[in-house]
Parts: sequence; structure tokens; C-alpha cells
Amino acid sequence: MLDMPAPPPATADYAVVKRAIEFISTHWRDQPSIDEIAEQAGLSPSHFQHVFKRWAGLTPKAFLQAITIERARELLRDSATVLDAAYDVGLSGPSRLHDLFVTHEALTPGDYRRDDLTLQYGFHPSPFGEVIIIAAPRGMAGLGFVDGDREATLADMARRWPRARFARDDTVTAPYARRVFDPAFWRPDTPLRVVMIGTDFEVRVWETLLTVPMGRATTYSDIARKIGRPKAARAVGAAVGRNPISFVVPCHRVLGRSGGLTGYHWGLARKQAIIGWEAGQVRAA
DNA sequence: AGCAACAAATATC
DNA sequence: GATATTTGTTGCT
Repeated sequence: MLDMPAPPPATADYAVVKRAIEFISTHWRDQPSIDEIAEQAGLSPSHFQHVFKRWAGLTPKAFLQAITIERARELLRDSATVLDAAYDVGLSGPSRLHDLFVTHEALTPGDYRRDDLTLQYGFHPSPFGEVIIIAAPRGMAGLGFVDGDREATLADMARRWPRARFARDDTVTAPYARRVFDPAFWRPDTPLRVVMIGTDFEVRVWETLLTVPMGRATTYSDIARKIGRPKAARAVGAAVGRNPISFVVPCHRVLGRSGGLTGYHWGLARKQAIIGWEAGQVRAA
């Protein structure tokens, strides 16, 4: 896959962007200028602008705009109706917002325990740093971000399927990596197959997440209401956090009721990065 | 027991 | 008054 004419992975750009976002999220109070941010990221202002724009599809200023609390509140304003509308539209007909189309099947822990399941995994570049992808026989089962150590990341993922056997094979997972992170592959006629392994409650939460369009957001309590457990917001939070197929199942589009980012298993900076990147993709579409 | 929550109550400026 | 901080409740693993 190294000789494949794929679009530039932008992984190197992400390192710069990540540093910038971390700086911004700790210094937003003193309204840092682009020059200051560029300096923190270790690049000249003009080079920084260029790298950033290439990665995000947005200028740093527009990106900042896209990840403020105010903007988050805007996204949330009619998040409840977003969930309702998504079910009505379904996968038929062109939706206004392009997104990754997905078909899924659910498996309870008991189901997959029956067969001696072997999961294949591989490591690939992405716009948000290196990812690990887990493939089950019937579709994609997991996606996680590598922060530093591949071993630790694999262990983190493997913990979710304690009975499964793991075998590395990057050639199996490479096609998933390509189509997940390249919007050109996001077409309803070639949906991505995913396998969700979890309890009934978890799977219902993850299914609901799949109906939140790119560039939009929802809240833990809205999801709770949507699945008919209006008081289970906290349990929803736990289930969202246990989502094994991050990015594909958009757990990064779940915010606190007041627009706060709350948590992200793979780091809040990365959550912000994905939200901002998606804002850029939506604008491009 | 432990959570990636939330709303209402209370304290603080 | 507007905003922090605390407290009680909540459902699922």
C-alpha cells in the first residue's frame, strides 16, 4: 500500500495542528494571535497558515470560530430535531450533508463468544494521527488512535473483546483506512460494513450516534431521550465512551448540554480537531 | 463500585 | 445579578 497513489495522509500536518490546538485550548482566554499560535507550533506564521489550511480546509481563524463554545451551542440548538430528521431520511435519497454511509450489524458479547473469533488489525496514517483498525470477518469492528505506543493501543482495543484472537494484517485493514478518512469514498452505493459488539443498550446508543450528520452535534441527554431512557444520560455517556469504532461511530459529535466538550477517550484536543476538520469538510461539500 | 451527565440549590463575586 | 461550585439523583455495567 506504500506505492498506492492515495491522497497525502496529512499525518505529519496533524502533528502541527495538534500542537496548535493544545495551545489554543489552554490559552484561549488571552485570545492568542495567529502569530503566537504559529510560534508555539514551531513554524513561521505563513508556513503555519499554509499547513493548517491544507489539513483543515479552513483557515486557522475560521477553525477557531468552528470550535468555540458559542459555535457548539449553535450546533446544539436543534440537536433533538437532528436526531428525528435523520431517522426519517434514512439512507435513501441524497442527504444535504455528506457523510460516511454505514451498514451495520450488531453482536452481543454472547454471540461472538460462541465462535472462536479472530480479529485482524493493522496500523495506518490518518488526518488525526496514526490509527489502529480492527477487522472482523463481516466488517469493521474497531478504530482507535495511536498515541505513542502501538502495543499499548492494541492492548487498549483488545480489552474490549477479551475472548478474541488477534492477528496483524495491514493489507486487510488498509482499505478500511482509505475509505473512512477520504470523503471521496463516502457514497451511499458503497456503504461501509461495520460490526458492533456490545450490549443491547450500547448498540442502541451507537446506532443513534450514526444518525448524527457530519458538522452537527448532539448531547448525552438527547440521545437518552431518543432511545426512550430519558433519565439515562449518564449511562449514555458511559456507553458513548465505550464505542469501539471511533470516528466512524461519531462519538466526537456528542457534547454536554451546555456545549462543553466533556470527555474523549482519545484526548480532548483530538475531539476538537475532528470537529473543526468536519466543519471544513462540510463547507467543501 | 464506578462513570465522557444533569438540574437545582447554594455560595461567591 | 450573573457565574462558580456543590449536591442529589439518575441508569447501566
